Amino acid sequence: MAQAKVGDFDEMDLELLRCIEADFDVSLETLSDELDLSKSAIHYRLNNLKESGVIRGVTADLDPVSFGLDMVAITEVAVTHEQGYSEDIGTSLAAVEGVEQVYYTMGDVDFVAISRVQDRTQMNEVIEDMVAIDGVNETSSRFVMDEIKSDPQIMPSVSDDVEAQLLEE
Amino acid sequence: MAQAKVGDFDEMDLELLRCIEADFDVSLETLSDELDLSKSAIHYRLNNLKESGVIRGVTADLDPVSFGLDMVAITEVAVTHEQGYSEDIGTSLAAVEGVEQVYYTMGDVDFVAISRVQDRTQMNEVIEDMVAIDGVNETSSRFVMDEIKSDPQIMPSVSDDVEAQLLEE
DNA sequence: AATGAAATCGACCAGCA
DNA sequence: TGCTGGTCGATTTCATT
Repeated sequence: MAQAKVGDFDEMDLELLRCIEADFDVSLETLSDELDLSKSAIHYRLNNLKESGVIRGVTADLDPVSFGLDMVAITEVAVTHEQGYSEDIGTSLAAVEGVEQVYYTMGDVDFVAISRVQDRTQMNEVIEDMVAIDGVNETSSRFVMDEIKSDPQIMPSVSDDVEAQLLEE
Repeated sequence: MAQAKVGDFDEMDLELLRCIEADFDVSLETLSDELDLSKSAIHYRLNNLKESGVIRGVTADLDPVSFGLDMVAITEVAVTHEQGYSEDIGTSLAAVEGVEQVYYTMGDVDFVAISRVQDRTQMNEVIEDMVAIDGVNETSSRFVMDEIKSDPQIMPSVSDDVEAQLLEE
């Protein structure tokens, strides 16, 4: 099946995706009732969406607090500008234990990393590991006091004008 | 069943969680083979982990690029300090269409938001919506050129010293 | 692209260590 | 509490439209 590209859905696909993004732990029957489609049809569409890469996977959403991982920090990382190494540095940052997200950004800061650990000792280790990476110049961290919204979801961002652009192709 | 708290796992639980966090689209039989446990036992443990809240849910991981959502920005939001409204402001930020993550942080910046849209027009709308929120003082955005690591996962952060603290209780 | 029937797999229960 | 084995119901697959 073809790779994922923009605009390969109909309204039914979008509704189906909206149902399952937040909770895939539902029976085909529930979806069947909700969308007025036979169970087989739901299954058929789900398969297509998986094979086309729209559904990248099915994952378990774990509670960090159950593991004592309740300390989060956002770290800005500036690198020395000998161009070309940036990708490697990003990969190294992502490999540091406790680092959950890494973004390469425009501007003077270069990288933003979000990490999650159990306590200050581990947070210090994370930052030390970052500073130890070849090419890292400076870091600046802020503690997160409240995660108002994490677990990024796509479908809430797909609405109105976004959907319009998707369906008109 | 009791609520999630730290330290309610054994090594088998941790291995099981490591298997399913990245890919829950596997059969019980595969897990059974991998962990040398009967299918019923796997099912039993999965149920416990769900009921105790360690597994918060099962979600479909969608590819943003398939929806044309390939523009990401990190926005720092400073608020006017009339104390008490901060939670509301955070909720309002999270409700803006296109905003995926919102963190309330220590320091002079107050909030960090990560948003994902299709194009610059939509990005402008997001930022306008943020500025329009009562109590928001100033915003500063950077474009993300590369998402080196997103889709935060917990289990990679649970290792060595973290696991040690979990199992010794 | 969707259906219905047949084969396969997962959910649940009673009982056991 | 943690696990087993078996039963029933759900899901996957496939021939057909």
